Amino acid sequence: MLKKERFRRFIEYFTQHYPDPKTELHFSNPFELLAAVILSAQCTDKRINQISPALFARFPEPESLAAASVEEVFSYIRSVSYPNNKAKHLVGMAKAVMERFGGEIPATVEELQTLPGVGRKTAHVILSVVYNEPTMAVDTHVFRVSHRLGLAPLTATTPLAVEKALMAHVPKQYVPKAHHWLILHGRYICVARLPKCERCDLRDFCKYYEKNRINALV
DNA sequence: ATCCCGAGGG
DNA sequence: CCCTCTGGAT
Repeated sequence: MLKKERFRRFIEYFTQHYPDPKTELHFSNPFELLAAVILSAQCTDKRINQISPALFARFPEPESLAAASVEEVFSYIRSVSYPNNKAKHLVGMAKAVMERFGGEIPATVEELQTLPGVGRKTAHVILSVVYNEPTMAVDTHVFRVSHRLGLAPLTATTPLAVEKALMAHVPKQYVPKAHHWLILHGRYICVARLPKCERCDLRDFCKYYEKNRINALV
């Protein structure tokens, strides 16, 4: 199947079944989303949503978080992965936002990536979710599912290479949606271990299914 | 044992 | 490129 046809099938299927996909992280403003995404690294959204209400109640904006001690922030996030690093990142992010951006979350990839704890993936999530900009954040799900469905070549061995492959073929108006589609599919159907191919409607053109159809049917 | 919407540092 | 961080669910 031609690559163009793969993307067409991918977009057609999800447009029909998930017309308005959204992040599962709970937030009510860009600051909360940024904090939640920083915390979400190597951690489930469900866990982040369990601890974020208390965190956001105590630190409702960058100003209070910037003034907080790393130890106090740690006490709110101790149950997420890498709490030491993330507590430092959150306080450092808030201080940088106060000192360099007047308390407002910046709106460009370059500026976002200067914030502690914010890499390319996190920056793109903010731009995509808050501003609906056509940027493709490549996380573990996007990376894995893109390869399996043949949306990115196996020679794309880095997140940046997968990002470029996707951006080359996903129409701009679908980029923010495609990001969430790949995550939802990766989280619930196309999981890392023993993907649920019997529940996947895209298996007829899936490279992973084609190669592993015996195991996948067990 | 493996994975979860990674980033920073060497 | 590699390694570290290192909680919780399955």
